[in-house]
Amino acid sequence: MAQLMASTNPAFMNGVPELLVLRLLRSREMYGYEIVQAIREETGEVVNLAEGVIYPLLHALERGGALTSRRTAVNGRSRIYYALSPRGVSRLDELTGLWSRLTQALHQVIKGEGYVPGV
Amino acid sequence: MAQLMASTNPAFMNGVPELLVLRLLRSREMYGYEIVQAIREETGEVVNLAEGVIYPLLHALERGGALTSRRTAVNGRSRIYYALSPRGVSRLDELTGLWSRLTQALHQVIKGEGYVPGV
DNA sequence: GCCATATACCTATTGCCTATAGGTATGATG
DNA sequence: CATCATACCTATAGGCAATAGGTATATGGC
Repeated sequence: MAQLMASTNPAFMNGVPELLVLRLLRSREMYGYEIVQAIREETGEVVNLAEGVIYPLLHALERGGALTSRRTAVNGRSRIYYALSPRGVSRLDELTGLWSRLTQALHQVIKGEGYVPGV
Repeated sequence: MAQLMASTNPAFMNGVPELLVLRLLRSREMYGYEIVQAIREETGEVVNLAEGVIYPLLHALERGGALTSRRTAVNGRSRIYYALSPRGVSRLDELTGLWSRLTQALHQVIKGEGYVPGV
């Protein structure tokens, strides 16, 4: 579709990796490689984010103060566990709210029922 | 949030303008300026896409064969009405399916394990 | 002992698509 | 006769996902 529909930037994925990572870390501490697989499994293969997406994102979130990290050796291998900070929690709430409002708004348009003002 | 949370590329908007434009044009022929306002109104002000987003998108969609256009004068002003082509219909179906699968997958992850969103 | 696979981390580069910030021109309102 | 609404337009910036590499250790098969 011309410039649209690229190989990179597939439709609707903007912000989704961040939301998923934050949401997964809300339940428990996890490490990068584990997060990659958890996203694939918990979305039923619908979302499949490579390590090249997740690792830079984890670093950016940590730099931004949303995550803290802890390095440990498990079975002779090094793992870096990430945990949500209070700031990460509020960012998650923010993104969840945005996502919720957007999906509701789009649902209304897609379903073809006009906007119902008021409430 | 560091590199995240930019002024441009706000979360979750990737692909949304295209989906909205195609969906609106499914009901009837519309012109650009009208689409801009329809998006604002029908999403209940949740989505507000400026003309600088919509016009280039309409041009790209027409170039890609998803839309056809028709120029008319109304009240001494020039309007360009756009209509969905068969290709635009299948593109809309494709995007709608993608959107549906993504929202369902995310819903599952977001609501999982009784997460109570912050007030 | 060796080699493929799984685990576990990493970075550099590409490029789409949204957002911003302008611009032109006509009709209507006060 | 100026301001606002209508109606079109383009150029530029930049964030974020995707790709495609890379390093290194453990494990199981042959």
